[in-house]
Amino acid sequence: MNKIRTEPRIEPLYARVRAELVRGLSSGELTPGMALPAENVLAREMSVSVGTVRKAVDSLVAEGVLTRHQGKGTFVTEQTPERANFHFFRLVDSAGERVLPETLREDVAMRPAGNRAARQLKLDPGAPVVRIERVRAIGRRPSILEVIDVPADLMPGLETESPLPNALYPHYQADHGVSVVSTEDRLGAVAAKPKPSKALGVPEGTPLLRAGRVALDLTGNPVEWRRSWFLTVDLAYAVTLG
Amino acid sequence: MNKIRTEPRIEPLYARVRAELVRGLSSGELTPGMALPAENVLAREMSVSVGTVRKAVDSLVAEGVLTRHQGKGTFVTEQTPERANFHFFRLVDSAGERVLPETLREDVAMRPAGNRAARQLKLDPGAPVVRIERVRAIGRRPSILEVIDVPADLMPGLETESPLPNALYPHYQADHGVSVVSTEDRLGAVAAKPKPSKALGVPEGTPLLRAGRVALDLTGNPVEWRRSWFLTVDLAYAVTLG
DNA sequence: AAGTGGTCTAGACCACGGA
DNA sequence: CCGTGGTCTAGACCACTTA
Repeated sequence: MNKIRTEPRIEPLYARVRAELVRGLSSGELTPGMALPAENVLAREMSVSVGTVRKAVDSLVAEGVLTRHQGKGTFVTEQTPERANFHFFRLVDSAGERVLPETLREDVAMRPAGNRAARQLKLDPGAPVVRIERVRAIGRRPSILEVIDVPADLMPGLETESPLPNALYPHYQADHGVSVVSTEDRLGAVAAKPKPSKALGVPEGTPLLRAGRVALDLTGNPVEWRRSWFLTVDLAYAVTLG
Repeated sequence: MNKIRTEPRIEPLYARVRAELVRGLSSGELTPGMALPAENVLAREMSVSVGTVRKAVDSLVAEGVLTRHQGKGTFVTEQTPERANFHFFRLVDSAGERVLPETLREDVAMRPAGNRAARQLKLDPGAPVVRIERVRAIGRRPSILEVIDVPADLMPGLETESPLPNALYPHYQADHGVSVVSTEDRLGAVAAKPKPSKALGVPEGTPLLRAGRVALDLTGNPVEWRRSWFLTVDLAYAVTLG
């Protein structure tokens, strides 16, 4: 079979199929929740075998961008609050059970990006960002302070959308077509400064878990810079490495 | 092709191939660094097609247990200090560069498992464990206190092997045939109590990043319970979710 | 029954590494 | 040169969903 060579390939065929799918995903042709064409249809359209399509789809399924349902089809993964919370915010209580924070206070405003924000978000210093500050609670106890910067150009109108839903990533996706697919965190312990101390209602100097996070979309583009302070009293940040 | 059905399958064939490989890995037939039989050989031996073998091998490669080298073969992944440090201990400095801690002080002794250790390691309370206490430094500054419990039965003689090498997981594998393939961490911030305070040379109450970790082998069996206290001054714990 | 993804096969050729 | 993994094909049947 396939004894005819057309031209030497540099890049595997499935990579080209994958790139084509990624193109559709970032261009908005394929929107969250939508079913992809059947694998044999894609194969015919792109003049490749089904196995090659499967390999391309496999890689996107592994990254969580697509979801297969046997007998039904392959769908663009929808960022549900459940998925966002369990995948990107793995907070557990002392018994190891996952917990969901809820927002207590929120402040949203437009401002120019600071130097650090600009570097993390790959923006020019002074470019407009939307800053979201939230205090979140586990049970009734204020436990998390979040300061979030988002490029204003990426999500126009975000600054007018307060109050924002509890889980931001599904909102980014549903209302602005921005899908977070990976995050990079840096964790450390700090003594509470005045602002986190007031926000969480604990004495200054209280040890807090501090996280700096950059969230990336499918193309590796930074879409959010977030600094969080966690009061890890009846709360822990869970990480699995494999 | 393959029009003859022998008997209904419940479990996919590649899962049986994978299970067979896992058996070889945990039984010691396949040891770290060793080359597997070629894929077509495995396929013939197990009376399956090469594609099926590939699918089984793929999954173990994805888990980091096997490593492919085109033109050379497939090998059982060797836990090098580099790999262990970069994969399971992602510590970075303020510039984001990875850093390697070195051991300053070490204490190794046999003792009965406490209740928490027994639960985490799935042992009977009082079963013998080897406890390793280490103070580790970044640069010249004492930055990490580690208290590690390992089931004594799993690694006989470990208590006599002090001083232990800097990276423990390669040692577990090379000298005791125990391969760590995944870890589960719980992170929080605490105020330094007397012991960590003395070990790290900081005042009591200094905020420390505290990590509790269980390390698991290929079969999900716990092989180590570790509590660490990090002085995150010029040090951060990096996490990538995707 | 028709359509989807899931598994499996047999065999081709390509790219790399080492004798 | 040969053996290894890497890519790709064409087509079969299975398992699940929906109508």
